Amino acid sequence: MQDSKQMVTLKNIADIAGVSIKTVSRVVNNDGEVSEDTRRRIQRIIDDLGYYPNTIARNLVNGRSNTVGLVIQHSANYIFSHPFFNEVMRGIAETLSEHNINLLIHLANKDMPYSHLYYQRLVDGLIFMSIPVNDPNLPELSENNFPSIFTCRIAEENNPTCWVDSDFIDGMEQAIDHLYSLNHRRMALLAGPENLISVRLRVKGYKKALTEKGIPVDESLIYYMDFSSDAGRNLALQLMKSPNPPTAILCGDDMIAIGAVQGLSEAGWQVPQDVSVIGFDDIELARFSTPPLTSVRQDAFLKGQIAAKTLYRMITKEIDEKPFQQILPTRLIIRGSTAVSPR
Amino acid sequence: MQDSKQMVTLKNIADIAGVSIKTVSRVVNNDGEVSEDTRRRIQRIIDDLGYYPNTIARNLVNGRSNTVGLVIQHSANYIFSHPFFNEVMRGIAETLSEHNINLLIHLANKDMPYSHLYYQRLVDGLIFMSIPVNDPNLPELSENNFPSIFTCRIAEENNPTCWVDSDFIDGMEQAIDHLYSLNHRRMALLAGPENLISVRLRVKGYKKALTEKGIPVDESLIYYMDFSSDAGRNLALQLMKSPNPPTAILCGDDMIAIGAVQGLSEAGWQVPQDVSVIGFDDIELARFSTPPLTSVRQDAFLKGQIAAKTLYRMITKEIDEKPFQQILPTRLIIRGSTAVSPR
DNA sequence: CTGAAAGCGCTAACAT
DNA sequence: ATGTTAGCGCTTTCAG
Repeated sequence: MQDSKQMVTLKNIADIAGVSIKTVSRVVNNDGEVSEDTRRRIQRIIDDLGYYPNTIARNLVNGRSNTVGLVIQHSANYIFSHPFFNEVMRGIAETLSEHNINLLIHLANKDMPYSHLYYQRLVDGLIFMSIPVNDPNLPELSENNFPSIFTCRIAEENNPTCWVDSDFIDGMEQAIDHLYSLNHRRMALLAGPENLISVRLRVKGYKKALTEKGIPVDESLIYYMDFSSDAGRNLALQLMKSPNPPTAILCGDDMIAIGAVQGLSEAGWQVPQDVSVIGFDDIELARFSTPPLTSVRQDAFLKGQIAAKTLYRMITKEIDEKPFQQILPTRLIIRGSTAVSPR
Repeated sequence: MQDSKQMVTLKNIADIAGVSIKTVSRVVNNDGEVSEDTRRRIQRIIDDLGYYPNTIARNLVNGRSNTVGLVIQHSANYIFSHPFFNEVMRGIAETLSEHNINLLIHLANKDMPYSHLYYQRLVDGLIFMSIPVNDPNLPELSENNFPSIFTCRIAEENNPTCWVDSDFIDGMEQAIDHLYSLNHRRMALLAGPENLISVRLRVKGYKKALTEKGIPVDESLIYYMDFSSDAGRNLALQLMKSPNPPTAILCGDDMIAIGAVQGLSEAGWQVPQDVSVIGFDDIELARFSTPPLTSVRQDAFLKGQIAAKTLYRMITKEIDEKPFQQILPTRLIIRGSTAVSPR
């Protein structure tokens, strides 16, 4: 920085133009009346010298940073590796970019907890992507009335945070409706990590749909596990080796489903002839797996978009109704991994 | 912001403690001698009031922002959707986080060209992820001696920019060695977009390896195209329908390869019995496609790490040898999409 | 229409 | 060991 071309300041321009700083400021910001003559003259000097306002100085005065922070749990490397979250990020990045708001990525860690981002006035608002339930920093946020929004619910019931999230319950019901219409009656669920609200909601939807159809819930068919293909593979095989195997396996995400399909195929089961498998998210990979995966689609990009747009409006005070909470529809995409029940 | 708890400043602390601003500053920054007594007293007030230094003000004085910008071509949505680039981003984000440097994502667009980021002193350095050759803003960077680095080469031959990139030539040679040892003699190349240096290097490696093996280069076997599965599917089929089809198809990335495999399978060709297919990048999807894809692995995470680490050192003046240029090794991962040539 | 002065919160000399 | 002063580059009253 120190080495690069010396910064041009308002004062430089003012001196050369023989006017006051304020007049230059007026033409830069297109604010206040300036005679057409001086405006043109000053604009020329600005162009010649390649003047750009120093945003840092501006921010200091305005008390705003024009930046939004995206907080990601450091431990959650998988966010960057997971196509679903990448789509959310893209939605956020593109939306903010349209408003000329900067996006600051912050991997939460001990040294530098995310609360510093706003105490230090580095950001005007925060988007949270993967924060554990009961994060100790969370209460401060609402107390301080700091603009912030989550791309996932952090509690099952009422709480004052703002969030956008998908309709997991309905998604699960759609999946089960589909399987039911294919005569499946014994359906297992490889749900995902138990400590995620979204996983609990999937389970809730699963139970609700079964109950509505008069199918008793068999807890031994519900498994909690990582969102990983390995876990999917192992548990799918375990299920099929049990005395009374299911005819269909619902999965909490597509990675689990793909692992399950692969494991089953290798062990000699045919998908979907012997077992049907349904994924969740509908990531790109779903289309390309063999057979193409039936999956419940979440609109990840939209989720990011809405989070960013809402936060923007909170920052600019367009809306104030805390808590803003929105549920996005999910939709079953039927492909080749589901078929009529073999039994 | 305006609504949130009023900011606590150095002056507030100083007033309460009955000392000067500078003394408070000393204890905050752990710099200069302060009597143990006053230090403790001041620290208490700091803790009680929840004081945090205003980074913006600090940055204004220091002329540094503690932030690095990551510039992404706006048109290149596919960067966010492409698992390969996401890994690069993760490498960057984690490395900067370790140094407590902020990462600012910037989607380049007309309204706000990336050059503003440094003219406005918003960032201390820039990482470029996907910038077209001949970008008009590029020359300014080197002229101004602004710390910056690319995660890809932007010119085939000598130029003064800093970059980290993979060894595409060697990767291609490994792929061809492998195919050659399986008796393939007629190998096509679905290269990728012609305007990318990395694609040109792949072609170069392809030609070099063939030539070294005494196989004449047949230009009609080289295709340029998008990095997309659809393009892969279409061109693979076109190749196989030609009078003298290849026995193997090399692909510029895994998406092309996966599209090719899928298209071929649907048209009744067996991979690898009838045709071998090799991808490039070795994204996660490669392992999960059917058959598992043989692919040339690039270490995306490492690429991001090195870019970030190097930029950090440039910013802190640890290194000055411009241009820093590093080539990362690639490695062929052999899986099930390659086999002995049918002819 | 234009300008002077004050101050955003902090750091860096240079006192004391 | 502590305080004073002068900015960083900009915006914002308030005056001309």
